Amino acid sequence: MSNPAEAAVAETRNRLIQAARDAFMAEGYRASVDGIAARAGVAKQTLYNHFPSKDELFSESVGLVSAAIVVSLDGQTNDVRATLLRFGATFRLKVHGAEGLALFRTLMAEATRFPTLALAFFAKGPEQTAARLADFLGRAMAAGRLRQDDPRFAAEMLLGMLHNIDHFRRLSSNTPLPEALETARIGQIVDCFLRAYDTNYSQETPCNPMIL
Amino acid sequence: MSNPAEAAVAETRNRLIQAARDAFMAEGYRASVDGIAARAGVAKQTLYNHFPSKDELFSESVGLVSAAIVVSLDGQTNDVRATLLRFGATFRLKVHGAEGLALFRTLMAEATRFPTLALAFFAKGPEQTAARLADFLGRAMAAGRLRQDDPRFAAEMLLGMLHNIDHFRRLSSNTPLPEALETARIGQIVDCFLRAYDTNYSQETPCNPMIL
DNA sequence: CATGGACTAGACTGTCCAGTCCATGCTTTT
DNA sequence: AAAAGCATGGACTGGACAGTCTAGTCCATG
Repeated sequence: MSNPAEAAVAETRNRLIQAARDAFMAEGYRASVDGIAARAGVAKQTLYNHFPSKDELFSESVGLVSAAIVVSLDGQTNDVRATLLRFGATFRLKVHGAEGLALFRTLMAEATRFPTLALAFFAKGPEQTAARLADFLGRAMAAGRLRQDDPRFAAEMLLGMLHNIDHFRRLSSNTPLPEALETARIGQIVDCFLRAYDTNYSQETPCNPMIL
Repeated sequence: MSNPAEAAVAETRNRLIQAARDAFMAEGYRASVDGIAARAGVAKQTLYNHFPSKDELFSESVGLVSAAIVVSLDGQTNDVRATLLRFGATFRLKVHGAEGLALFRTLMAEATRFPTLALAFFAKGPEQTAARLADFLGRAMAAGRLRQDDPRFAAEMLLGMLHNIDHFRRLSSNTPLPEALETARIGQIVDCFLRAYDTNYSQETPCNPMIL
């Protein structure tokens, strides 16, 4: 039982997974095994010593990518709006970011061929995020900061609003919104959401027209 | 100039495009040229008489799929809620339907390799739909049925809410919501939207918890 | 020194597939 | 009747690629 040897093997494996993930994200399942081996700086046979097939390598490397948004939603519900703004910014950064889009693309393209993989991703990613957000909103409702309602439904609405047509837009053309507009938009969205869910709803916080 | 001959040629072409569309929707760009020709009941050479390359065939056949939701949003704004309910139902039927998902998948998978195609689709599809909905909402606002606000932004919010996490869900596992739940959900969503945008906002139309 | 395990380089097999070529037949135009 | 144009089917080329195989290197431990 040799510790250093084991460590070396594990490291090779990690390099492989890393390379595979990068390649699959960039090129989809199209990425060639030879290319992945080369990218990892490893002989093709070594790859096949670690993984029985390309499919297996795909599942394992892509499956490791976690996509849950773990912004601090666990704290107090004193300032709901501020928390939601922070959450929205992180969410959109991750979901509309280059890696997020790449992951989404490759995964959705192969969803029919790797159904369990797609399901696992869904459970770890969007599902998890929705659950956390719902938990936060539920606590805010209990504390009287938001009107009583189904927190899970509310969470899904907010996520949908954040997600939005912008996801399509980013998926088609790869140009992101300039940062100033992006934060403004998040603010508008959160305010719009709060107009439907805040207890002290006021007409004084309208969704300002965008500076477009 | 032979009318019947021209018609026959055009018909062959149409059969090819049809077959290509079906194949690409089902299998993505992976679909083989031989398979498409066979599906169209045509020799491979004939295919190449009509289209110079597989790429071209892909662009042309997929590009023809229109995705705009053309529900009657042009009429009166008497009953906003009813119109939005109808719109929501059509929208979700199309976007979460089998063909909608297939189109979305193939297109997004190849978006990086066919950027102009993706942009064209975006312009004809989501963009167009958002514009129409915004137009309707704008008229409802002008008629005093909805609060004054940016109609385009409002449209995007409603679309986001309709789109939702359900799109992910459908994309991963292919099981649709049972019809009763589906219509209930659309109702909830529209009510939630109206709570943020209706002029005679009332606490009496809450988003009822889903029967899940 | 010997053994064994991990790695390398690259040749090799079999398959799949886009795109070409060709010999033939049918229909329309001139 | 001849020429032109579209279609057929099937053979063929060239290249990409998953996966295997072989011969040999490096390095640790006993």
